[in-house]
Amino acid sequence: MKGVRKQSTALAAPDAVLRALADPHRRQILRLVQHTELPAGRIAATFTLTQQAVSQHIGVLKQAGLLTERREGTRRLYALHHEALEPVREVLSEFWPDALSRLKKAVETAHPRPPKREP
Amino acid sequence: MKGVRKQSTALAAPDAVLRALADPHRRQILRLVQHTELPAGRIAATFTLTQQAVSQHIGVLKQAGLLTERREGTRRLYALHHEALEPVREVLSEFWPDALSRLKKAVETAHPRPPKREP
DNA sequence: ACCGTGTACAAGAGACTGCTTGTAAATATC
DNA sequence: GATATTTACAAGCAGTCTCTTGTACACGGT
Repeated sequence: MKGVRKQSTALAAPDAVLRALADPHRRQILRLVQHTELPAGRIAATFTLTQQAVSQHIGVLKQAGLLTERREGTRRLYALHHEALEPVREVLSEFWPDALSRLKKAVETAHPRPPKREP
Repeated sequence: MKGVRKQSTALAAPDAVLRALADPHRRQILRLVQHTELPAGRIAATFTLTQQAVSQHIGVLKQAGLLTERREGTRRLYALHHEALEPVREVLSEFWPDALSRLKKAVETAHPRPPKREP
């Protein structure tokens, strides 16, 4: 068994992540950096907002754990840190009586071992 | 509610749902009505907030489409409308396409449910 | 050292949020 | 009709959010 360790305490509360995502500008930023990392300036250039405003949005996303930052010279390169979306997945699976989450619950309460495996 | 959206544009669907969910009191309300419908008074009775404050939270959730309302005499019965979580699923699958398969993996390994703490 | 570029920090304006108290509307009961 | 119950509406206050302008800091090139 692999020890999968969660450091959820280091991650932001669900509030921070959900609120960070509840803004179209910020979702657009995440869209820009979800596949490539980008310097703040190039992100800001795609908006009609000022550079400072975009920097502040980046700050919110960073604080929610949704962005990783890498410094390269004077530039700061940002990329999506998708694992920070974990609280969103939790909220979704808690409130959506999906087939999948029902299955999960059934497995937890009934069998310690999976009945199926992939061919 | 007092903040009527007069001058700003109406909240887009993902915004309203994500913002509604970004509050612990409101998530608690959803938790209460996710399996049974409840009258507003019984919901309010579980909080230390005033009845009016809870009514306002209910209004936010209702406007986000997360609650259905059914009138029975003087009571109003609320229940979770889980399909309103669709925008959340979209956000999750856009930024973390692997999230659902990870949930499946969690099922297969019989991962125990993490403890949840809310105020 | 100087200057230009890239970026964040600082402070303030205006709108919004979440809460409170006060009140009104709708339904039920007498 | 009168009264109680249940709930939402209204207004106001303090704190927070998003944006702006102005500025400072860090690095790289000349």
